[in-house]
Amino acid sequence: MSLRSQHLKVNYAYRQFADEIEAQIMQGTLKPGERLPGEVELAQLFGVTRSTVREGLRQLESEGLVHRPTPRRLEVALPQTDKLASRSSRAMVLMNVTFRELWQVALETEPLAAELAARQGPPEALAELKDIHARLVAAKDDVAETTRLDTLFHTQVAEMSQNRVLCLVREPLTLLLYQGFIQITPSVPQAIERQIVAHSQIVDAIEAKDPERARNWAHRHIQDFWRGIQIAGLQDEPSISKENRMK
Amino acid sequence: MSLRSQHLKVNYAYRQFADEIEAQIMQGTLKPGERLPGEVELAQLFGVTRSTVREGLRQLESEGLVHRPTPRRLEVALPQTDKLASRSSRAMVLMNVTFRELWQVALETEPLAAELAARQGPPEALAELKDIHARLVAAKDDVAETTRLDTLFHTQVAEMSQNRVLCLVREPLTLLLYQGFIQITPSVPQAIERQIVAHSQIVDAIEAKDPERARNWAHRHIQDFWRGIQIAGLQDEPSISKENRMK
DNA sequence: ACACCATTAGTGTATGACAATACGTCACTA
DNA sequence: TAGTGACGTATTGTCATACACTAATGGTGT
Repeated sequence: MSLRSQHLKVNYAYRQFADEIEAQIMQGTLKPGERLPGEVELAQLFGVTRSTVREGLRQLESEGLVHRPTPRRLEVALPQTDKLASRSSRAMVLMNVTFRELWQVALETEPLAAELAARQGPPEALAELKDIHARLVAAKDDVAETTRLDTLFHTQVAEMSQNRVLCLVREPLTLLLYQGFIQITPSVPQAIERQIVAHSQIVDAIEAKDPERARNWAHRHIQDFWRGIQIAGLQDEPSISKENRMK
Repeated sequence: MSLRSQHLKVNYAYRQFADEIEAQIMQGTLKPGERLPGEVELAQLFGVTRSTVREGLRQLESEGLVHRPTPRRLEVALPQTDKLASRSSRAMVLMNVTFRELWQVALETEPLAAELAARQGPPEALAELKDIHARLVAAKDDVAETTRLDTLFHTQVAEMSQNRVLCLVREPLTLLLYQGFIQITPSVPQAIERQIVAHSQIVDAIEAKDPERARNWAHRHIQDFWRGIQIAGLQDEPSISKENRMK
């Protein structure tokens, strides 16, 4: 038989409340930054208890639709990129995605980011990119710091692309991928050197507003990364091993 | 002065509770599918009230880390792709991302998906893809249904890629992008025709296990989509207008 | 005008209660 | 024996109420 079925869910009060607020946000009735009434007032507005309101608020909160800048102030919020990214990363970790999967996608996103950054990156952002690069060069010996700055470098490039979708999409992925750098450097000590060269080229290309060169170098850079992963034998390893998760 | 500061957040009990559960899940102590105790038991285990536990659970729930298959059963869960996707889509809508931004990224992801699908797509999935395509051809006159099946088609291709990162990454994006199809068909009636041709070619290429051809046609297909967007003058329009959101 | 203090309001948490209902058990029937 | 039905129980969703703590408010004195 091919009977489709699913538990029909009763509409719980806290869910209805959350849905209503969400709808009003999506529809524009409530605008980001706007202040919401206190819990008691919300409770009587919707004709439920404060506990119920609170459960709904907790959900909206962790969905990033509302937040409390200060404990007493509750306002409508724009979901933050980093929040969403860490959410996705977590999912990827739980799914045990492999370096291969991460890399295949990064091989498309990173060159695109570089290309767009070269095409339309704002000058102020370029300065910051250079700064990050300089710090990366300086941190040569500290692998952890190098990794952090590497991730930051690519994020900065992505932001220069002025494409928010791209930023949103690649962030969780790279959080995990570049983490792998720590694991490959022991086997591939020259990786740091090559990384610096590639980054320099990317910076140059962006400064010269040469999209094609930027794209090519980014592509080469990521491809190079793959070689590192291969040498370290991590291709089909889950991106984060149990031990690392422990931290 | 450049003193950085932020309200240091007290560790609220419900948050500590949620964090603890989350940590145990990430660390593998709690495995997906495993059953959790009831609320009362959790409450006394953690030495807090049931209300507190419930608030924490609401958060974990909307983060996709736990869920209730039936109202009485609470278990550890794997975050679901579609949940995450709709979360991201929502964020994109709120950010008013433009079709240009969506398209630029899709132009990278969709060809990759097609290529990988051709390279390593499992045969059963191919059958389903063909089925979707057939239904799409049949639905020629129903624009809404066409749009739905179009999205589904691309999702299926992505799933055939066997790359979960790619699936996760492209889903939210395409949810919005292909939605645009509804808006462009009035201006570009021949779009449906061209779409069917492209899809056929993609199916063929996948069946023939010809990655390059699959990639090329996917690329052409998305590029074609852009022409439609241009003709409809939507390039820099937010992907979903206020009116559409209303629904 | 400014610093200080008291008042107030709102949040986080706790206690306790109750209706609705999913689940397990057990007897009953075919 | 397997399936059905009834029943008791445990658990959830919701409610009401209370209290400590603290951020915001406003007034007071200098």
